Amino acid sequence: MRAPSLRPKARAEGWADGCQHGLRRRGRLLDNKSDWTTHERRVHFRQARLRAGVTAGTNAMRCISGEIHVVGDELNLDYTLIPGQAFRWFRESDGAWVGVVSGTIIKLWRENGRVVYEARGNCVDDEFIRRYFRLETDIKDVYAYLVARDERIAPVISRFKGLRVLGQEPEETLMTYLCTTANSVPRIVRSIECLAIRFGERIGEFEGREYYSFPTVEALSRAEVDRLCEIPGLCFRGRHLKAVVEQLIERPPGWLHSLKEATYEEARSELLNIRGIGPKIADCVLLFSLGKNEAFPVDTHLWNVVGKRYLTELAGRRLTRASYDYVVAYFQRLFGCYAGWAQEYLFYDDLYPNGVAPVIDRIAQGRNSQKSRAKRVGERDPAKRESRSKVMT
DNA sequence: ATCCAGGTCTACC
DNA sequence: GGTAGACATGGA
Repeated sequence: MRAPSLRPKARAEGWADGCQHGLRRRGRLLDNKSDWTTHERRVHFRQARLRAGVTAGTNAMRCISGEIHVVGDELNLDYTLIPGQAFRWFRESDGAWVGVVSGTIIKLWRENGRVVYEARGNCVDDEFIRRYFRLETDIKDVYAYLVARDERIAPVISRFKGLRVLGQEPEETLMTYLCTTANSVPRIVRSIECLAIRFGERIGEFEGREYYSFPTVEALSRAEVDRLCEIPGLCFRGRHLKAVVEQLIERPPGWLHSLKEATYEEARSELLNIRGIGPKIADCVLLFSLGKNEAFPVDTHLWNVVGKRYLTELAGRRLTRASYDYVVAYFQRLFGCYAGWAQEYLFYDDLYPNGVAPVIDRIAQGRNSQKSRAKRVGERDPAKRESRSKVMT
């Protein structure tokens, strides 16, 4: 049986950055992966993983690839990776997604009932991808659970079928959502990208673009608050970010991760003890990175939906702490232990009312915006300034 | 010109 | 406990 070929682009580019390992069949070198059988590809991927484990510390980016069987409706990459939950993915013109997760550049796409991925950087394997997309959760069970509780959610689910709640890195999720305060999605994307360029680590170049890891809590706690506030699109949010990372750094290492083991109520209470984290950001961290499916973030979009479709008596009212708590309690009663998944569908329905995920080239947008800002205020392009300073140090 | 964007904190009633 | 205003900026 012949292996289904990889997409032409991936095939043409082969294995860059020290990952060029051909495969021999009866002594003949087969360097074109489309010539490999499924078994040969599996063997190659396994060997690539082993190589990755022993090449740590070399300059070459480690390179892993693999594939996971996922039936169609269980995962829609376009809905799941469009800015809204995570903000560091961008979609290529051929439909593949490229993003940075845990300091690793990951490219993935759907192909014949599978998710195929390539990763450059730290070790990433099938299990890592499964955890990120939380594939242990059967989305059909979630749909059945939610629709049985309130069938008004059914048409919303059908518009965004395959949208999954992700399992992201808690620290990155917290810092990211601190940047979303009273901000618009395109500007959030830009500010996150710029934050990574200024305070993250350069991972390397992949298919013509530079990639940077999301900054660590330590890196941000060392940053001057003024430098944070001057990130395009960050502004006053930089002060919240700085205040929160200073409180995080005082806690034991792994403190945020450890909240995964706590109950929803305990974890939420712990987060709310940090000055700068309010109920909305706490609920986002709980839902998108701590696996608390009942967490129900209420933002301006959700508040719109609430007034229009669920609690019409609240239409036109202002969102206060009291009404926030009231709405959360209402939806947790309505949608039970998967309230957060319902929230995500309702949120997308308001943010992307056509049921279509728009194509946004985030990195190009970010670079353009930085250049245009630099031009306006007579500065050097921040991305260039950063790359220069890195060269000099 | 005016409003608003994945909020939170503070000062005041 | 409830609410208005401040915080910055740029796109619609």
